[in-house]
Amino acid sequence: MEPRLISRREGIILTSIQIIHEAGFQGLSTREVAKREGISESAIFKHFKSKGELILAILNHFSQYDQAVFTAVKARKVHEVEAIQDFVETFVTYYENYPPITAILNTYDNLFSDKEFNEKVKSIFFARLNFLQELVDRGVEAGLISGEISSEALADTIDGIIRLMSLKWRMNNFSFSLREETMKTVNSILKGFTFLNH
Amino acid sequence: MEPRLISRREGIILTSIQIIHEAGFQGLSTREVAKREGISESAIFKHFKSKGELILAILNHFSQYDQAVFTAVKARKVHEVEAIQDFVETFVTYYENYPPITAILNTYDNLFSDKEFNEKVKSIFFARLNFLQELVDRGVEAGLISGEISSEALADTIDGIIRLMSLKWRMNNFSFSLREETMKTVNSILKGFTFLNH
Amino acid sequence: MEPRLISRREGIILTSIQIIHEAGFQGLSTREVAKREGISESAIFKHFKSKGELILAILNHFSQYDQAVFTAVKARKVHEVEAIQDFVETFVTYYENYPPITAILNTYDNLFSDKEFNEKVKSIFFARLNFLQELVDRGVEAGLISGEISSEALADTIDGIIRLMSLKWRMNNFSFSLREETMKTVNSILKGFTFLNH
Amino acid sequence: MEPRLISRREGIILTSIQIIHEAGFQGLSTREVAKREGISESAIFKHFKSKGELILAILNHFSQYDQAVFTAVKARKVHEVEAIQDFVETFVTYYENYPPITAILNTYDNLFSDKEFNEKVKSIFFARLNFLQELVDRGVEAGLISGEISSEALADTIDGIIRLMSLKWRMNNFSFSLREETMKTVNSILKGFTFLNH
DNA sequence: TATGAATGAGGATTCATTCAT
DNA sequence: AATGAATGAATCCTCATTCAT
Repeated sequence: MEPRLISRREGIILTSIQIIHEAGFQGLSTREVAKREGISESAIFKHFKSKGELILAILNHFSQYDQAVFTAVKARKVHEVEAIQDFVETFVTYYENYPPITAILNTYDNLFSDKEFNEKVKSIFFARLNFLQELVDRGVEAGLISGEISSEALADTIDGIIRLMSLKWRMNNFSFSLREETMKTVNSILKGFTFLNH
Repeated sequence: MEPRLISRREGIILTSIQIIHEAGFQGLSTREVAKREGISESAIFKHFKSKGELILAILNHFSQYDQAVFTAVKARKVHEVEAIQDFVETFVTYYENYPPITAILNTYDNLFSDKEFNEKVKSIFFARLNFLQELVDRGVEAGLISGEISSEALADTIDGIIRLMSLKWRMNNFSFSLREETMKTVNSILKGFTFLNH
Repeated sequence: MEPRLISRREGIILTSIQIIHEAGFQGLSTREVAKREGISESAIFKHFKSKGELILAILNHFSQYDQAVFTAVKARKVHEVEAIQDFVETFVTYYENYPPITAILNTYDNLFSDKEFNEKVKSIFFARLNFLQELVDRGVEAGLISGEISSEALADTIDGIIRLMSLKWRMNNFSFSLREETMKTVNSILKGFTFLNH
Repeated sequence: MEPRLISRREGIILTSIQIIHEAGFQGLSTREVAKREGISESAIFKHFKSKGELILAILNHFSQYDQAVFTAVKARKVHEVEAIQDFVETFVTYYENYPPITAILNTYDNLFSDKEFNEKVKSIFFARLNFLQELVDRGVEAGLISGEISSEALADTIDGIIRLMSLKWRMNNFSFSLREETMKTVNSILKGFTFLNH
């Protein structure tokens, strides 16, 4: 019996993400997960009480580094504009190295309409958005970011770019560098609203 | 027998959009459509060969005005920046007056992973994006928009804002004015990259 | 309005036979008939009370010439062995000129298991068999056919050959001459049990 | 929980044959199978991927002994004419002891028109026919069977008799001895074309 | 942990048929 | 004669889940 590098539970989660990536959220069935994991369907229920719990676990997996990223970005002693760039770059780099995960980012609405995942999705969505806004607010206070645009608007814009770019990336079959293109666009926007010599 | 204002076919499409709006894309079943429309399930198949055809019809409904909007925006004799604003405002006004339709906008990824809808979704997505970019390009040529940002980046940013705002709107239970908030954000961005006295 | 050569009723029957020929008995649906006839499904029910009646009409069409053939074969002033050959040749010539009709011949069992067609199928089946046996009996009486084999056995054998050959013909994609091959086989058998100089 | 004598899979196959026997091929539905087997419809799909696979399994069941019979008939050290009689007797004895199986023999055409079963049916049909012809050929070579009739014709005749008799048996409600009647007819034919003292 | 066998509810779709026009 | 719109029952099949082993 060879030891597994990741636990069965973890394996099921990763397999599920892969399935959503390939076949969409409706393609995720216990049958398909079992087949790909090489276990029986009933085995899945030893690791997750229900499919809903599995989905919740997927969402947790998806957002598992969020708090750490928030903390790290804040901790690094750079000015606020660089912090925003850091934040964006961290995510798109992660996505670029793990394309299937962008399927989750783009399936928010589907999950949102289900009461069971409602809260979770909302909290992930707004945590990121709020953190971004917080960074912008500090930048404004520090006099680095223009007051011409509200912090909410700029945060929405940046988050919108990340989401748009990852959707476009998926639609283009991952044929460009998500990181480079997203950073280029975000930096262009930032340049328009900051007082820095880049 | 009172005459119907809209055809059964149209009714099924609108009902379907309503269901996707409320229950997500996976909530759309012929059974549910039939129940809400007050007809039998088999009746649906007299109007649509298959569920896939119904979904295609939904996508066509969703994008039915796109070409007309593109043409109208171009036709109106305003400068390019106003044209962009027009474009954005047309869509968000439509969305604000018909919230369920935003469910379709946010279900792209789900539809995209199905071969049957693949192309259609892609074409709608890129038609809008390309039109926006075209407007930006003209604005740059006309000397109204700064060359500091690439036309692609600005188009992506604006489309990203529209998409982000409509998702946020959905997550906030439609409790703010989509039109106002989106226009405010888009205008802030435009102000940063145009040479106009607003 | 161009006049039709055959009546709608007749057209529906012929179309149905064609469908059974191509898609098997289970392929026969009112939908398919309507599509091929270029009429609505409901129109079919103006010509036939029910699908069962249509099937009965198909069986009647299939056996419409039987009595006439029996009479004609008897009427012709030839000896009994030639009469048997006549009988067989008449049918296989008809089949060869109208391959789809063999689908009906081969679908007996399917129809037989339905109470509605039970009797009809049985009567067609036994009428042919009994007529053949009658011919054989006469041949024996006339001293043309050997008493070494019972009339029933010879009739069964000949009918068996017709049925086997038409099934084989279908399975071989109608790629040989049903008439020639069947006559050759039947004649070989007859030669073994008759006292004639062929 | 009492142990079952036959597996569920086998049970489903036998039940299916019984249904085809009673209600014809179109009477075979997963619903009816489930009802008779005393299980749920979905349970069927744990044993067979699809209804088509079940039908294929039925055909395999129907022809499961064919190769063994061919081998056994050849192995038995009897002369070729007896081998033919052996062959025929083996099948009709099997049919007589298990009447429902004749429903499958008589449903060839129906199955043949479906691409999925096309080949299987053809291969069963021609394997039997070819084996018979092979036996006849040897009989001719051994000088036991007359060259007056071609081996193909005699094989077709004998197979035709088997098929005709089993259809007649079905139509007569199994009210005569299939084995006896068939053997009588086949033997009569053989007598006409062999040089043996029976 | 795992499985195999099972299930009830629901999935899309096809069926023959009806009825008002 | 014909249609268009509809239907209820049945079609095959998938779903997440349970339970005894």
